[in-house]
Amino acid sequence: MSHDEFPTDQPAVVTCGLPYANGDLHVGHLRTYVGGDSFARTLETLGQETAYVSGSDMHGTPVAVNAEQQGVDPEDFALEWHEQYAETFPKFNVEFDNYGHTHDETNTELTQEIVKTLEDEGHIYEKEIQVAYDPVADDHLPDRYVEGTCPYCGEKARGDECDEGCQRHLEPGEVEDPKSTITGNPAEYRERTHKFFRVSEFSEYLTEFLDGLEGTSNAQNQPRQWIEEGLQDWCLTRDMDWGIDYPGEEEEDIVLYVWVDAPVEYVSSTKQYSERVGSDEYDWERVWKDEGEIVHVIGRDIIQHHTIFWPAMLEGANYNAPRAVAATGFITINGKGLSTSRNRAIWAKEYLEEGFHPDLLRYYLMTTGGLQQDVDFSWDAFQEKVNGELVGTVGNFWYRSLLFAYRNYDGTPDVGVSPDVEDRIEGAIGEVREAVNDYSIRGIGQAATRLAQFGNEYIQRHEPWKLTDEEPEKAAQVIRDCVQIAKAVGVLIAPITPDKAQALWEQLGEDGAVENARIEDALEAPPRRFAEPGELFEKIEDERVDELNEKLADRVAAAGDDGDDEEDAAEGSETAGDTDDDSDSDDNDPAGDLEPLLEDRIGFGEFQDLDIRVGRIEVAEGIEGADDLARLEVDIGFESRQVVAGIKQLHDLEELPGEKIILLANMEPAELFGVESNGMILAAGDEADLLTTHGDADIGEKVQ
RNA sequence: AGCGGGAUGGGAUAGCCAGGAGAUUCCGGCGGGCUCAUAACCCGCAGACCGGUAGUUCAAAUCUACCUCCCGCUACCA
Repeated sequence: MSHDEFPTDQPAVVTCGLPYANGDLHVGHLRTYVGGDSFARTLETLGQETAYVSGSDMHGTPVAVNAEQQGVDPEDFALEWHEQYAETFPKFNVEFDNYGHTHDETNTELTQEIVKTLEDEGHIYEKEIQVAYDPVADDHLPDRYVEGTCPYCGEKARGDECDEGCQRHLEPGEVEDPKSTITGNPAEYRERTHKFFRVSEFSEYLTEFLDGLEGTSNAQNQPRQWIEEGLQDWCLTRDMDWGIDYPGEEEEDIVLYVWVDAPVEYVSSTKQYSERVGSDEYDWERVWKDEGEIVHVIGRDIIQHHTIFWPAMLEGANYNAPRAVAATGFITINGKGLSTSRNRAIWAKEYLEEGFHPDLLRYYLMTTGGLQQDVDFSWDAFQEKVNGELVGTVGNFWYRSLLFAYRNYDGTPDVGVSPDVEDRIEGAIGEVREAVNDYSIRGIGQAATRLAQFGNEYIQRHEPWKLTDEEPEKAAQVIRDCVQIAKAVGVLIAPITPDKAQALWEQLGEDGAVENARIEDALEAPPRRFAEPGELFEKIEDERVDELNEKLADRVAAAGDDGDDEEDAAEGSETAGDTDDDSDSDDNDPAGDLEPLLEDRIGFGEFQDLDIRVGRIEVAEGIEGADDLARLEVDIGFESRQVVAGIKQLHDLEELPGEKIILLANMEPAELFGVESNGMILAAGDEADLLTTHGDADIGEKVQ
């Protein structure tokens, strides 16, 4: 099936993957939510009736586990995060029509109703399965409460997913040698009755569904693969008490799996919106059950749920199928993966505290790289984008046009717009339409920026400042055209930089809000008179960028220290030697890569705390599943130590046995890839040049 | 190792899914112009064997196969 182009006559709903109520928001989240927001806003300017909804994901084992660890109620724990999210999004002009959460009444009821329907339609069956159970703590252990060995590949695996090995989704009872992640107790399997959803019966439907699915290509290719490999039925229930009760079994100690009620929140949130504004204004049932355009914007890690499980649920419960799934790529920071634990991230809160306008980040995130592309964030690139495009192109054009118009005509000159300028604006509108139908937010921004660029060219080519005296009519015409272009740029860019567009709107003397404007308004004349304009964008100075880079580097370095220092040390100097402002000078530059000497001196006593020994490698073998790690057995005289070192790629492991090496022996034990490490091999540099002795020091001798 | 993404002028990117004149845009470099405007803006120039190999084709950056190299994920982190 194919879809009509946006805008259509049907109401649309744009949803964003639910943020998990478990931690602070950062620039990676924002990319998805701003993306959905911009897309929804653009649909509205095109005249499409649109609701933009999302909500917090409150359930699931991580919330339960974290709450438990902090000794608080999971509901309170999750609600706290929920409230923070609800406050943060508007600060980035991410304006949901409704933002709910999965634990509220609407969602509880609707989820149960949908499950009930699935049951009535015969899509659910009961099955006795083996569930991990901690006999000491007298607790059932769903999902991540249990870990063990993957039955498929033999790697260490979590209860619900073979995360380190073959990546397979594991059904309850599959993981072997289970033990509790909470108590560490070995778990036993007990027979329990659980509910299963016949996803396997939807293979054909889903194949067809995928054929008509729009959005980003990554959301279409991967699921096809999964279907070909054969779909498994999903276990819908879990033995725990944090979650939504299975309908009709409230008294049982069983709740619905978090991925059942999470996507239902899309519907619930729409429903709440509908109930607030009235169904005349927006009818959630029409959208979800009849003929709406459903667009899911998600992070690419949850493609499976949105292209397999969720559409099957919708179909099974007689709901409408999604029109599109747009999966965003990930964000890297200065070329490296965003890592919340290492604090290598740009936090939402932090960005605002730095005093930058949210629209700047929105513009950066939306116009740097395509939606499904991984995008790098760096303050340098941010500066370049802002100074070059927003200040130089858009802001400058707005300001020079309006200022000229204000000074010479007190506003918009009283003539019509030239036909070719009108054509150019229409062309830009066409680009926006095309971009929307391609799910290309960047295309929307580019259409606007390019139009501003055209405006700059236009004004320069016609040099109205030369014409005011000699050919006043011509001058008026040029300025009239420029004012129109300026307004059009404002209308087109409003979905991406709503505040800034609104400011322009007001400078033009327009009433109301630019977000209520239609795209055709780009061609409507602004009011005859307007006041003196001001500059809407400010340059970011180099010093500011240096400062921000330093802050980030310091933070990452600080977090890196107590993280996985063993691995870092073994790998060489992966940490931060930064502060270089251009940060791009990585490759083949050994001399420039040396870490700076530490300023702090230590005493002899502190040195003596390090028990460094001469050892001999007895066994060296790669650790399966790890790129760099090798397991070594090292003889240090008294005993043989098992050590994990990041040298798999850097040395020929077969030649290592027999080598004399230097070992930091009183390193606290660590577990890497499931292998315990009891010491640290000393090595120099990125290539892990192993240290040894030159004389005949005995094995086990202390280095001092 | 598995999975995902990528390899295009100095840097960053588009095009590639619907193959056709040696290819986009931005930053930077060089030269020039202009001054209404935020040391801006405009014009022009230099510069690329489109990662490698083989294949399909009249024709490939664009399709197929294999390979190399980068990057991310594999702590619910979008």
